[in-house]
Amino acid sequence: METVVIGMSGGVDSSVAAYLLKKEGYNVIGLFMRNWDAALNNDIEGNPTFDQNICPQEQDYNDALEVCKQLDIPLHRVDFIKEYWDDVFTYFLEELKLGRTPNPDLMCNKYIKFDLFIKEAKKLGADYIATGHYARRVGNKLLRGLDNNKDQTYFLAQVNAQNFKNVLFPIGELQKEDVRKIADELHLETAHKKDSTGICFIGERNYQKFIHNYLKPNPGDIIDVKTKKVIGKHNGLMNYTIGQRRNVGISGNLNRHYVCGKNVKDNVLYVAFSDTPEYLLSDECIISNINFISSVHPTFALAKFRYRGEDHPVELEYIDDDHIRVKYKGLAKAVTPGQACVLYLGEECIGSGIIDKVRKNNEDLWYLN
RNA sequence: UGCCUCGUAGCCAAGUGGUAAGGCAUCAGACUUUGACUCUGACAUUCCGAUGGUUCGAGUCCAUCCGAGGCAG
Repeated sequence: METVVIGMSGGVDSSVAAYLLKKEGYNVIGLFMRNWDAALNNDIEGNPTFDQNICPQEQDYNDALEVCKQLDIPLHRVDFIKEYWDDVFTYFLEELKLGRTPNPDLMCNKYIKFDLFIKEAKKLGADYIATGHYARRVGNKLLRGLDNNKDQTYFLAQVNAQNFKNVLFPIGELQKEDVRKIADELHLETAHKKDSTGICFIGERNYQKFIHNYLKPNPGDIIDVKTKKVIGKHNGLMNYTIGQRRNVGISGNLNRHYVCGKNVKDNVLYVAFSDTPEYLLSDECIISNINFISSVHPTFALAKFRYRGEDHPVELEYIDDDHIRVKYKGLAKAVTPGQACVLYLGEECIGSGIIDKVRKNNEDLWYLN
């Protein structure tokens, strides 16, 4: 009998995934990861549950334990707190200091879930590992989850191709509502548990307060990108992302305003009003940290610049080993340095890069770093 | 000092005698394994700078005062 070690998060997706594997006849072993310790990591300001007796992760563990009991599978537990800090969170903070918008969850998958976790699973005798991601493996290909609304390949696109070997995504063929239905029929503890959001393993936070635990705010001017006039004060560039509207803190205007750029050197935040939307648009970007999951390196593909963003038809120009020029003739809104540009060929996720430069009309946007 | 204009919620701003539009911001919720974006809802009913007055009725008219700005000097 083949052994599968499945990452149990304490949510409904991994619960149902574990059940499906069991039903298929695998020897299923659960493995719960703990990667964030609020006290150890000084996660105090903006943490809604810091003072409570039972923290959300402990609750998640208890839920995972209960589900495993219901499914009659063992549950192991492993801590990657130091590794998460070193490989994911440090990267996250360094990117923020550069004025970029990192996506820690891609790094979490790259370094933790699909690396350290695999090594740990092998110690437990795993022939395969599995997770509750909405994604599919067909042959050597990584395909989008069949539920278009829940597809999570975006978060998997920085994982090394070889690390997908022997990986199973049991719920990748299912719709979310079917997953809920299965859990409900089995009376699983997690059947009606709300989907988790927020940074993976850290959870929902007041973002600004959370960041202020680690980075000192450095206030500066907010400038109207069109008139170049100072129209307000920002409280630290790391608190803003491109395309952001809320929590910018300027008022009294006829139109909505959006963050369209920043300059770390001058500590300036640029804002565009909705009557000049062109400042949010670009027609190409340069990506680096290239990771190909597929062996195919096409000239034309689809690109997703943000999780749950739309697919943009793009043309790829391979500059060198680690840089690709991504040209999108249709113009894209709020393409943001630090975010992942994930490439698809139809249903197949072929790889990704991290957005470095954003350009329009063959020039870098002057107001974007 | 004389004349003129203006003073409406955190900000901007409609309203010119009949019982307080709208926008921005903010807050709450939905959506969401990244900070969004988007959507939904709430948001001046002791009140329209203050105090008096005219009127059946005033943010809207009158008087005085306070405050902001402009022109004249």
